[in-house]
Amino acid sequence: MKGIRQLADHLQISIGTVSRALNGKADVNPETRRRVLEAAEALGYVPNQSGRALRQGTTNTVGLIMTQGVNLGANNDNFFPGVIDGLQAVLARHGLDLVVLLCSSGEDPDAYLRRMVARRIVDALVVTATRTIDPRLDFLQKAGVPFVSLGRSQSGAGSPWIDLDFRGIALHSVERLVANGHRRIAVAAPTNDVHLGSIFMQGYTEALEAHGLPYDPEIVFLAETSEEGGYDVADRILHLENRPTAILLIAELMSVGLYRRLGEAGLRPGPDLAVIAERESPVGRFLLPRLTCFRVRLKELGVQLGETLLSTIPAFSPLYPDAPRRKIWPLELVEGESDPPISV
Amino acid sequence: MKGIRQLADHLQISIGTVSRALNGKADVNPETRRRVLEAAEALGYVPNQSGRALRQGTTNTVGLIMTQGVNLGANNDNFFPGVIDGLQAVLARHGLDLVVLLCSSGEDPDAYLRRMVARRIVDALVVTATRTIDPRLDFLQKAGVPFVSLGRSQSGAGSPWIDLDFRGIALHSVERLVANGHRRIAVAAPTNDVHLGSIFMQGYTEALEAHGLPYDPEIVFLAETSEEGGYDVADRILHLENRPTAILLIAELMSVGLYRRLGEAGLRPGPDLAVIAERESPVGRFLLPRLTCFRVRLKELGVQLGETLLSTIPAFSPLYPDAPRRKIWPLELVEGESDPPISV
DNA sequence: CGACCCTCCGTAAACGTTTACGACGCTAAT
DNA sequence: ATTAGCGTCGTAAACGTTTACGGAGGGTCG
Repeated sequence: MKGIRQLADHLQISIGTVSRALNGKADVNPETRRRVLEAAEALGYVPNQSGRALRQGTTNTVGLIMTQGVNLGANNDNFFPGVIDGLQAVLARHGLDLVVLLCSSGEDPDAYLRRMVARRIVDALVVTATRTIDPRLDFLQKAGVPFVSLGRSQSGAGSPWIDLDFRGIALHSVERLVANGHRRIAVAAPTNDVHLGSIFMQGYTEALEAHGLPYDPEIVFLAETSEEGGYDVADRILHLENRPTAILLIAELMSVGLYRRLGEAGLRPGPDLAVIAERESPVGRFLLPRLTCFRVRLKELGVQLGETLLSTIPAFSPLYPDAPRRKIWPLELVEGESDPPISV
Repeated sequence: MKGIRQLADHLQISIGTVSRALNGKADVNPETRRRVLEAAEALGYVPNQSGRALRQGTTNTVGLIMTQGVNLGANNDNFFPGVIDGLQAVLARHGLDLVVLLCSSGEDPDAYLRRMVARRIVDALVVTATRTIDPRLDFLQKAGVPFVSLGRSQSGAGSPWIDLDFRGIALHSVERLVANGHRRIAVAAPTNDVHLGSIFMQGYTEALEAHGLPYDPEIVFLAETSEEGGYDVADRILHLENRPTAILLIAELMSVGLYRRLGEAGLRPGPDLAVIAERESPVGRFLLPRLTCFRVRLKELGVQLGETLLSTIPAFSPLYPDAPRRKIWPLELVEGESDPPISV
């Protein structure tokens, strides 16, 4: 099956009619349409994407852009599969396909994005690993490419985003720990400039203030959001004169390293150092003691991203009149045993 | 910048010359080429991928096709980021871009692949989550789409693949455990039909035979390749009369659940049950005791996949004359403390 | 000096599709 | 009987690029 031409010849009608029949245009006889669809199915005809894209300037493809090695460690856990599942579900409703574009670790994310946009391989983008200052958003705005970013930014003024409520979980975590008697609460946040980090820290300091607790730089740890980073943090805590009784981890992977380091020192996570982490993961669930953490409804988040994205694409926006342009995505507490009341 | 036409007008030369200059054809004056490249850079011109693809029937894009929820749990760890990094490095040499195509959990992988191929959105494919019987490979062969699969299969006779040496690690593991005094060695393999599972089991039984050990179905566990699965396996072991002294896990994520269940029962991984798992992961490295496991050189694997794939594409095959058409990819032992000599 | 070759460039066709436009046959209204 | 309108369809242009072909100009050689 070469193309629409062969299909038309086989049916003894013109290619124009075949095209209209396949694309659900109004001015085609129902009987003719039936024949066309039938023949297309039988001969296994599928429109050539390049031809279609060239003609109508649209690719029917949206891209999810990721950056190797960033994403708050979210590349390493099962964050994206869930989100993508939800996203695809929405896109599939409109015959849109998703491709994920992975900026390799060696390449500049901004240049990569520009290249992909210029190639016109996608109609719209979901951008992740959003930075506090992120030229990509400004570029997309100027280029007129519809997009939604996962994570807010100072760039791309007015552009749509969905962001995880890291301020909320910081507040909630401190609240919970304080209620359990903790008064010296550490925090570990990332060294890179992913915006979530600063929002998380902001929530943390706000919460301290609300409870009249002092902000002590000694127990604010910059660390990699990985197992290794958690190990380092624990190690630094062990060397402290005045140790915290609890710690907030911005990435649950850190808990694995932290647990290990505590174990090496003969200390028990939980009783000896309360731990709360973002976000729920299979690993955390099977740590001993089970990790107290926050859950993200991943698939629903993907759906939300999809709907917000579609609402910014002219062709689809009427279908999603009340999709929020921006949204802070809530997380749910999952109680474990890693943050028991303080034992004096 | 609309297209090559504007660029040509701006330079006061014909579009043909511009195109030839940009594509590095021979018959163009070096000076002219310089001017063209300069102007293209200055005006931010990038060829429209659709036009190019339509004309030359090629997209300069290769796809990596994955299936949600399969892949031996490899979606959940950082297996693919590493592989993709290597793959992209190879493809980038030839101006090829990579897109990853994720078959959502609700869709039939075979239908998804056919759809993607028909759309002609990619020139070639890397197929993952290969099944023992995998219609996708036969389809790709018939369709004449170059591909390489990660994982061998009974389908796609003669088609190229790279596969992890799961037989080898099973042999090596049993060897090592026997040398440490173990004679009752359990194994946990997946319930789904990813081909690696059966190869792993084959190596396991071979190794038992080689050491004159009996094959006992009671200690051959079918399980999910996840933390949950590992937990289940440990639970089943605890209910056994005649417990094994060691276990091989096909996925290192299982070790997390297994460690937990043992911990709950007051048993120590290692001394009470030796554990060896495939494959190295940051989590395993920070478990206590540190997991003995096997390492895959991910980036190199990606490079290998790329070169083998390119060698099957007519346009590039001369450049990779001695890329292996098939290869069993070696793994390296990473010694931990989870498989100490047996303590009687 | 003519024949030839080489270098460089312009012209135009082709890729597969969508779609604006108009044509045709028919019915209904004037 | 003419016309208007409707439903259906064919025709051809257009999308942006690559590339086969040929032509102009200049140099070389017999």
